[in-house]
Amino acid sequence: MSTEEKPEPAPPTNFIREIIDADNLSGKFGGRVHTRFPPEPNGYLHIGHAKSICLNFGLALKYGGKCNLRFDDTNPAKEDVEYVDSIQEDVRWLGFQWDNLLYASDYFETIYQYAEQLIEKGLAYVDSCTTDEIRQLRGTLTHAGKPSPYRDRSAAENLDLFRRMRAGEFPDGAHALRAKIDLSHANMNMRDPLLYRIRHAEHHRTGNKWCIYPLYDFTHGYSDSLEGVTHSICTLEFENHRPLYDWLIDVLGLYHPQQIEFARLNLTHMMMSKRKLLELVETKSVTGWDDPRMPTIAGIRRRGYTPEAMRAFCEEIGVTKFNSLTEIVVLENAVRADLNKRANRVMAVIHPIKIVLENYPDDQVEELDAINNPEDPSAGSRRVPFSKVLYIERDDFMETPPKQFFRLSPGREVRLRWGYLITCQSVVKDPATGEIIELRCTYDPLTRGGNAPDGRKVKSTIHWVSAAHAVDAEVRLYDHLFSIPNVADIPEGEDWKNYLNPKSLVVVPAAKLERSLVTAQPGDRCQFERLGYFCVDKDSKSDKLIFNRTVTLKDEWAKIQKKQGA
RNA sequence: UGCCUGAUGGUGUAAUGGUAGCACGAGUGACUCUGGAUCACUUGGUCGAGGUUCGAAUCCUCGUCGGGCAACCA
Repeated sequence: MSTEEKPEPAPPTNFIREIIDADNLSGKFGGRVHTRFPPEPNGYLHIGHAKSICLNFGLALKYGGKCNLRFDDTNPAKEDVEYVDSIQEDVRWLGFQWDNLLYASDYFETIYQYAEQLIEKGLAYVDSCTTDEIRQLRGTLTHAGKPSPYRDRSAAENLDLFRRMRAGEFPDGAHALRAKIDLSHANMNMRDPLLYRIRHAEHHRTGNKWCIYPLYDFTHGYSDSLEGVTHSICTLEFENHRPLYDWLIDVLGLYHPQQIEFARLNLTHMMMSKRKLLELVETKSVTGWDDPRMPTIAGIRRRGYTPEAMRAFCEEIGVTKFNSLTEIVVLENAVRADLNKRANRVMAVIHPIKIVLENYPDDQVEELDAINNPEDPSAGSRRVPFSKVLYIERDDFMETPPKQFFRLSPGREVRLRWGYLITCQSVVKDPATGEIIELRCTYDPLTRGGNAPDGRKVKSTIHWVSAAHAVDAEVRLYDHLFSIPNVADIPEGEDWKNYLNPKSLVVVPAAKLERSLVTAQPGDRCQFERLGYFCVDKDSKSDKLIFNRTVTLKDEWAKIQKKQGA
């Protein structure tokens, strides 16, 4: 240790770790840390869930504790095994392994017994009001509720009714079990909350064994308690439920986990509502749950994001109780940072324009050395074919360039990456439309590899592909799903789908790729030099390659253009 | 009109009564065979008003503003 060394940066912390540290110090849970990730299998997981997953599993890892994956499957009407499967895949993909794979439905019998105990203690009753009546009697935010006419049934009558509910004697909605707490409680959740409802529905795990199902509040805390969870971490909207969570556990004298709430993730140009995501899928606004524009984990995986980048992102954004809106560039930056280190560079021309090297021998082909990843010497190098007719990016040429544009233009010399220095001699246009269809250039034979023996410099290096050797591929250019930053700003009553970005997907049917890409396999990631990071789509075939743009590279020129336009 | 909860640069997040720091963004420059990467520097903040204290982002009081809550959803 030298005195010159900078002081160690403080380890990143958050209020939940502080609570755990304090609990460990006081011995509240005997030094144990046990968390759980409790998704309802009613949709695909999204980036917001990734935050929760990283938090819960990360805490267990950090403290040498445990983390369960528990499906909160108490509503058979909305749930499905498709979701159960996708959720497990997503958690694994993120790099986490649960200690126990559990289902709230595993506890249905135990929880049912708890309900009977509550009835026997006079703390729960069967209400035979309709949904409307219950709503009426519950009162409002500012006015106390009134007791149901069935509130004072005897324990024996309640027990009899409840058992007959379970036995299937009643149709849906005929009765419901309610906790007997306080109809004038300031917290609406404490105004005799419903505990069980009758649902003659087949459950994806328990089949037709049950026709009554417990509600979230009645199930969740008991599940935590049964599993020995220490810190039950959930999002802010459950804050008002904590008194009920505590009450239900305490009246039965059960082991009491601590519920802690944190703010869910919001991202600009994104939307995290499961319901609306489902709507996008059902209205075919996107191709499915794993459409690369979706904020789902399946979507961003298909888009080419890495689990490492996702975990780094979740670490980066922190955990608080503040309702925040994180800029999407933070996410994009995380994947750039990761891929910059590991993605091999290749050359691909997305919007090609043909150039002909007038002084290059007609049938000559050279194999030029190209480094695969300047950030990683161990990635080695490859050979790329060079010939008389090439494609370059249309944007890399301007006939009348503005001051700050230093790519190709008439009379100007630029470097072809790993190739030669070339100079544009003339422009060939379609006489009918005036459109530029070809550039006539000359190359300097002395500059093979990209350096001039006389030491002269060029301002720009551009990418290219040999026309004769090019591989065609479909390239899907993705952009933000929403055109506005804050989806929450959309006025109530207005159709939020009007704010979808019409250019969130631009398909380029025939981009020109360098030869080495013919063998690209689904899932492969690479950087198209100067354009961005791309990955091979799962639908890609050897005779029809498909690439997804994960994220563009930072683009200084685009920034300059934007400034000039403004 | 009730209850719960929150407020630190443009954004996100540290500080636990003792120099307001970090990351991203933005700006400037260096370097560069990717207008990438990297490096350096700069910019800019404690919601308001009182109070306690030698000292307050932090504690107290009163405001202001934001979020959540009235499914037999989770």
